[in-house]
Amino acid sequence: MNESKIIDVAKRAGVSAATVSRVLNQSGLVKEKTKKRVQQAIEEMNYTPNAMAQNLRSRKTMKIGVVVSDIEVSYYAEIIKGIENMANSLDYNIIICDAQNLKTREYDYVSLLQNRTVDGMIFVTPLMNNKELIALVEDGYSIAVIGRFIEHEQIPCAFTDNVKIGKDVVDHLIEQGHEKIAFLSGYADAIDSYERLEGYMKALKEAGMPFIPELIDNGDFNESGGYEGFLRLRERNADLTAVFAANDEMALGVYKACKELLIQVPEQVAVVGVDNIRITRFITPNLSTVEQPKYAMGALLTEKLIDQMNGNEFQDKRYFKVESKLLVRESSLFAKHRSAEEQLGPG
Amino acid sequence: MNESKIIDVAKRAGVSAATVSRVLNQSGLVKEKTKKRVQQAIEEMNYTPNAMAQNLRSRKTMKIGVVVSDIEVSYYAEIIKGIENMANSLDYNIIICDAQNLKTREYDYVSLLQNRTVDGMIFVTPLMNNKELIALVEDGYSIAVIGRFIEHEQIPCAFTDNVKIGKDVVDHLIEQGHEKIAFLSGYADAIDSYERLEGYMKALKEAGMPFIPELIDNGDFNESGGYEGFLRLRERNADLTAVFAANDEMALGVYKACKELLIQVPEQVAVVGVDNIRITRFITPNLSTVEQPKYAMGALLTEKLIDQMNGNEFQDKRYFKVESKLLVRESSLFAKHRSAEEQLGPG
DNA sequence: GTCCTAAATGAAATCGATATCATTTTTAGT
DNA sequence: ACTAAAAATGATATCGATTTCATTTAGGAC
Repeated sequence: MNESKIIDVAKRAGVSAATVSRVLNQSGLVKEKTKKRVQQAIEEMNYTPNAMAQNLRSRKTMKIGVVVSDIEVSYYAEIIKGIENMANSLDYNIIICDAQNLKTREYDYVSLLQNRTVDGMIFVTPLMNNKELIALVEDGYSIAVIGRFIEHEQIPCAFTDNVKIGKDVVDHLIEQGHEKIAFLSGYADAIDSYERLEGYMKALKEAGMPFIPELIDNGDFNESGGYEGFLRLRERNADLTAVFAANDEMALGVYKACKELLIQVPEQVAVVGVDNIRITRFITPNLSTVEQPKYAMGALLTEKLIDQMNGNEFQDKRYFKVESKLLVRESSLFAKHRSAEEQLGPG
Repeated sequence: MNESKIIDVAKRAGVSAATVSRVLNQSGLVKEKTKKRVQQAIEEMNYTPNAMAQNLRSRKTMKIGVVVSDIEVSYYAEIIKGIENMANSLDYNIIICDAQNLKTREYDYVSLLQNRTVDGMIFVTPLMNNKELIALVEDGYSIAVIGRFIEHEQIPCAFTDNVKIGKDVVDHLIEQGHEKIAFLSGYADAIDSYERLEGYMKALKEAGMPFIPELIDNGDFNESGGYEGFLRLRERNADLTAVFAANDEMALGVYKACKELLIQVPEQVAVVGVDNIRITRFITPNLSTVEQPKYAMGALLTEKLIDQMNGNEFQDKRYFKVESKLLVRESSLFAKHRSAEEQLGPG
């Protein structure tokens, strides 16, 4: 155990604590000979500075909280990887806050900001709304948001062009000859859902196809929501031939419902999701989906947040619209052609 | 922002900092009237105690580090959920340390123990070996280990009976009529692998079947390791009809290899994994696997670790052999009978 | 050797909360 | 009303590292 403190090291080296600190932090001037002595004492005592004391003194914890709505969803896992790697490389650690799909838990975690356990927080969740997030910065805390655009000068955010995602998916489905295309939104009030719906409508309009409200329903971004949502959609529209789910988790729910109803995917109903979670490449038929640069968003926003925390102005800009890419796989192709890209699993 | 400190609250309430502290912690006696005044001041100033100062003073951080070898693997995600829920309920937060399959990163994270950023650490990884873990406790740190047995009085650990897992799986495969059953181990030196191999051999012996060394190979617990391992096995044993992979990730790699080699699962080669990760229920054919009480292990060990950190003796015992359960699904059943349990995805 | 400046070092305050110990106030008993 | 005991409160040291400011030492010029 590292029980020795700076003063112990100082005594052993025959200097004051201040000098040891100078050696540790390479601040101030220290004679080469003294430095050697101190370094040797540190070595011999196996001394490591106490981070809590440093935190208190510096008023920094070098920790970032990361709030995700469900850590089990691999979509988040990859973002987290991006966050953690960037954070670590800038000497920060991350505290993962798994809200387990409960908004109340997200509120609980905000206390980590308030009691200064973390220097800043990254929100990767559809639960907490914009107003609540803005209230946090107005209160003086540093935060960043991944997955949506948020209108506030001090909040760095990264998000994809959701309208484009909706448009791309529906364009593709129309091209495949579908005429009754359902849209399964996430939370009705989630911006992602709303914008993807916008893209959906835009695609229909450009194709000169009618917008049928009955073809719209919403889930909760989870598998069960997708399952139930599809059952409702199907009940109202026995003739639907394609479903655009606002994320892959819900698409999995659609698969489950189809299996139960003995509906063939994609022969009878085509399915497209969003996020490109890992399962999509393993499930049969492979799920068509939309890839977003998850890792990159995580890394980028972490950098921005740390910039922000250190009081630096945003050098270029504070928000980032990232590129998304439609991945056409088996679930939306009647003829089962496959390119290498769409084979089972990566190497 | 919460900029006010205890002394500011004290001034506003017309008392000393000590009294405010007493109100906050319900320690010591405070007159009801004073208490009200202090509480009002706290309310008005929106005061929250600074956790860093509390940490320094109490020599506790109320944080637990959780080292996992790869956060993206859902096997770990569920354990983490168990850990986090138990930790939160005991007022601890967790710092997730994703080693990203690099042993060096695990070493890096040990510094969080040394610099007292965390009070204790839970290791859920096959990378760090027993000797290294024991060295940590010998150094005075509190740790717990999930996924293996470790012989040290002060290390709580949870693990499954790996011999039984191996036995159960191979018994099942033998019962299905297989005679050339390959075993794809994880890291050759990982205890899990070794014990599962033991179970494998035990099953063969009891069935009066020969042990053929060529049928053993090892991967790295990852998909790619499973893929490559199977290719080697197959090369040596063109007649193998079943593969027991030491975990599901590797089984996924076996699937990939089979797909490429146009080998039918389970008709030509049966596959069984271990862990029951989420994908197993979505992939076709559903993967037979072994369920372990992941969430429960996480929660239990967290409780034990916190006990240990607080200097309490282990009330019952320090190590826990948990029950595992073989889940027979499509990948190891030639005739595709299915029970409800084995259908696609849970509700 | 003396003096002056620059380099090297140390003493002490600080970060913010808490616990100990001392002091003041209240209560109860006579 | 007086005293003893109990209750309430405050002053202060502490946790461990850092930083400012003061002081000492070293180095160079003369």
